[in-house]
Amino acid sequence: MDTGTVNPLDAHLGYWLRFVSNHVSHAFRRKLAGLGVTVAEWVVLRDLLAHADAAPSAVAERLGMTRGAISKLADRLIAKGLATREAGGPDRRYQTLALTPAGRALVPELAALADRNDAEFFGHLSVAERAAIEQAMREIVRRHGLKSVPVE
Amino acid sequence: MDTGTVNPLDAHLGYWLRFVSNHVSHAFRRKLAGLGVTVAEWVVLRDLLAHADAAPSAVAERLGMTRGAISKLADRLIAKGLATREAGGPDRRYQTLALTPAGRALVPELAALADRNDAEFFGHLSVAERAAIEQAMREIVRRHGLKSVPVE
DNA sequence: GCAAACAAGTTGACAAGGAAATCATACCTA
DNA sequence: TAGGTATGATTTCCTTGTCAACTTGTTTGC
Repeated sequence: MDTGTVNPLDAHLGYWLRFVSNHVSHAFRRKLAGLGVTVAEWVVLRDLLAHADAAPSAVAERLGMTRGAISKLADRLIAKGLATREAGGPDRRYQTLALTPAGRALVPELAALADRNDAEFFGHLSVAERAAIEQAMREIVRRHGLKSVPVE
Repeated sequence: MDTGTVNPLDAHLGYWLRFVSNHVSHAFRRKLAGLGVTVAEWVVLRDLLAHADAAPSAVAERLGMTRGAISKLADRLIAKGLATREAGGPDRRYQTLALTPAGRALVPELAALADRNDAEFFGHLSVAERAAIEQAMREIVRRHGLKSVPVE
């Protein structure tokens, strides 16, 4: 089979990033599943901890998701008793999302899983190596003006 | 808002990898869409170029997807005239997937897009930087015994 | 001050992959 | 050699996200 003009997949740095990133995410997903939460839900919960009473569209903007996705995510979080949605403010189109006490209590547990997951995959790297990789990623983000938080 | 015990998302190296990886994939997806192909389809086409007359389960194994996913992907590729599925060999349970001439002609075009996409995001890095990152990723793959090719 | 444009949010149709059930075929052992 | 088991592939169901249409509410321009 002649593949002369076609680079192998693993000739691309993007391939390796996706490879590792997918596995890291997948491992994290399995950890979160033990607490009945998806990665997307975790990201929203984490955002709501930092931004109380946020408008769904603001959350969507910060997380790089559509408003429809946030709407459904909010439904799930509310069904799980982790978040609330209230009509807020004088402009009656706006809703505000916030954590319930249960949600607020859960976030640190999830954050601990995130810490542990990261340590599992990257803990063996030296501080310098980690810093170099993070710096390279930040530089790419800066150069391309990337905005959204990665969810999937 | 007290977030004292909760690390910010971007304290994790996994966050940055996912961030960049998702954007690289997304940009690639947009490029591929111009030729009517998804990322998953590209990966299968690329695999079929290297492994002619492959069994669906073998493709699934190599690509880290379920057999069901490959079955549906094959349906799509066949519908697009890029691949064929034939009963192959003496064991009549087996199917073999292969590229059509159209598929074979398309792969180099897609590969060129892949090259271009990678260059857009990582071309500014020095050879040493790229090598260091790839090496770090390979090491993680090795340590964790990771197998599947990343698709999404 | 009213119609048109705009904005926030929800909903429904669709796409895509995973898990499990199912179907067809092959193997293995009593 | 027949019945049970294992295996390849497909199908079905479920989840979850995007996109586009729609609803409701607000702002703007004449």
